[in-house]
Amino acid sequence: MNLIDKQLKEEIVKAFKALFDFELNTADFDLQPTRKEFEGTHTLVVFPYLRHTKKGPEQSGEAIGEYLVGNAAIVSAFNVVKGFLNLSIAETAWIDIAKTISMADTFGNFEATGEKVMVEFSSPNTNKPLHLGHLRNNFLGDSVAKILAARGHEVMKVNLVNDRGIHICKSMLAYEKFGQGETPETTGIKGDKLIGNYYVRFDQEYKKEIEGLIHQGSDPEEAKKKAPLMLEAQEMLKKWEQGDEATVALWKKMNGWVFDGFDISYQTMGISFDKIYYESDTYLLGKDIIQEGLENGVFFKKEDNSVWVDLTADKLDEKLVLRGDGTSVYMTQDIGTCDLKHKDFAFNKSVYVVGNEQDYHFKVLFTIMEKLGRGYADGLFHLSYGMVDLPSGKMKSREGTVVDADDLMQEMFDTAQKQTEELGKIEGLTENEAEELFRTLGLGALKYFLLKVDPKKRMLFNPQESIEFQGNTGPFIQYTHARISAILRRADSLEIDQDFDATKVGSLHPRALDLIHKLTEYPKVIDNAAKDYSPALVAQYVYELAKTYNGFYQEVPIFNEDETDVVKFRIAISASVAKVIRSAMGLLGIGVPERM
RNA sequence: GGUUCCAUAGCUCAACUGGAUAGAGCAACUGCCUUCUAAGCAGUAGGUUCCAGGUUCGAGUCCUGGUGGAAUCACCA
Repeated sequence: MNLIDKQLKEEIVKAFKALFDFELNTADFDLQPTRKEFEGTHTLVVFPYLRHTKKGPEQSGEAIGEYLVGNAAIVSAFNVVKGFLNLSIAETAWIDIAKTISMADTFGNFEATGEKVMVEFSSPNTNKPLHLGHLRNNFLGDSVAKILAARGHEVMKVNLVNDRGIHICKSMLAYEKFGQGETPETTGIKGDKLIGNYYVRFDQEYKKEIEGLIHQGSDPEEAKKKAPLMLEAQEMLKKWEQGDEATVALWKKMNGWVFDGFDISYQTMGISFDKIYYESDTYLLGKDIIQEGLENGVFFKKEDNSVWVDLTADKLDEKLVLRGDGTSVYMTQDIGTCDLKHKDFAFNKSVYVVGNEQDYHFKVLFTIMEKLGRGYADGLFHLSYGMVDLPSGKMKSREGTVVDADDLMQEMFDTAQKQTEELGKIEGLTENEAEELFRTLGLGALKYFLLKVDPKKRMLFNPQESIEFQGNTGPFIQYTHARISAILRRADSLEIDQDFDATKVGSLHPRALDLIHKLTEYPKVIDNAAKDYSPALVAQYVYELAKTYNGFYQEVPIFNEDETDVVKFRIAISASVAKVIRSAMGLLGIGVPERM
């Protein structure tokens, strides 16, 4: 909890009790930050309480303000504007808080809640390489997992790999027909890229066949179904399901190449998982649950033997959950996997990081789990994020308008290198250090760019303009950290520690007060970000913190000061800012350099 | 067509969940490097929050109806 807020709210509760004999609860109200055109840092809006105070807004504010200044040590002044009571906190209180934050080595971390949360994200198909959309998914999932862990939950990151199905067979078939035995080794092409090429190749050849058939007089719908390649792909899928040796061997070989390729991409992204599920293992799950649902009336059977759920009462439609021939659909295995996940981890919450085009699917899935009487059903949550659009519109893999994840990251590294060299900032770095720096900056810029936007919203990515390194960006925040690191190195060499005497700090510079105020907000930011599953809140906060620090840095010289406790104090709050920047950026999966 | 989501400065995004005169960055313009990193700081300019009603002390935020856009409505995943 926010250190100042908590104390202040308790004092306000006392004030209501003493002045109006009214029991206010600290959980029932929130303080707002005071707008900067007014004096003070915390604002209580009194309008909602007028029926308890039985006075006008101004008089109520005055009364509470006077009480607080008289009775609460941390409140030094107040003013009332209309129904807004603006409060100023005593400088000594700010300095004490600064001391507390400075001494804490895990500021912002919460105690263990005992709650278990599973976060599923990434979930790639093994028929094509990762693209920009996957990057948003991966960065989001990874960051949300870190935020939930910081909030005190036990977190399990899982990846459900879609490694089977008709789309996989398409690239297998194209490879068999046109591949001539080439491999990642013989071609020098990354495994996932190689397979992706064959997926595209299938589509091209398939289209040719369709056109041919239409030319011969078939109607388009029929041509799509009758095209020999499609029939062959379906035949291959059957063989795979029957465990045909050659088919399974080919599948294993090609998926192996893809996984090797993915491993490289994940490593570049800095992303890992606690557990990986493969659909080839889970695609048969769920059938027994369908049976269970039939028995207790959740599902019903139609004449053709197919199994359905009727959700019209829940404002959803009827939905198929098992085909007439007894084979699974997407929903079948998701029902089964849902149960499997709970058996494996016994989560209180299970988060699915999946794009918003599947909103309907998850509504249906969660409703079904509820109807099946799964006790954990209310802990299921679809983190539905918006698509990433290009200036040209939506990304289409078949039209070649996708932004490849590996290429994009490499471009970011190159841009970082160019910028750094232009600014002449690689002096004194070894080649390895420089290389690492480019990666930290490039990846930081990219992650920050994708995470600073509210996950729910669709966003625009303009590769033309590349990604900025100035303003509200990852490198801006990293730069602030590097600057503070320089100060800490100097303090170290001058042998000045951070153990200031709070009574000797004297009066606070407004910039220092702003900075401490900002620092105190960090725990609340983590709490909100965890509640909303929103890394954007952390991104925005850490930007504001860096900006606030840069203002302080510009106006307040750290070392040019006679009183050593003042110097120590300035170093201490600088160090606290660096600590929070490192921590917050860490929650976004972004590293911070010591120099740049 | 049904359902769901979205619309805020020229552009990309915020707005603490109903609070004060709607804020940042980019782009444009003006200043600041012999003192701790100028990837920075300070400032100027930029708005009928898509439109019309409603709810109340107060609406970008909630409700209704429009307009424009997106997703989804498969025995695909």
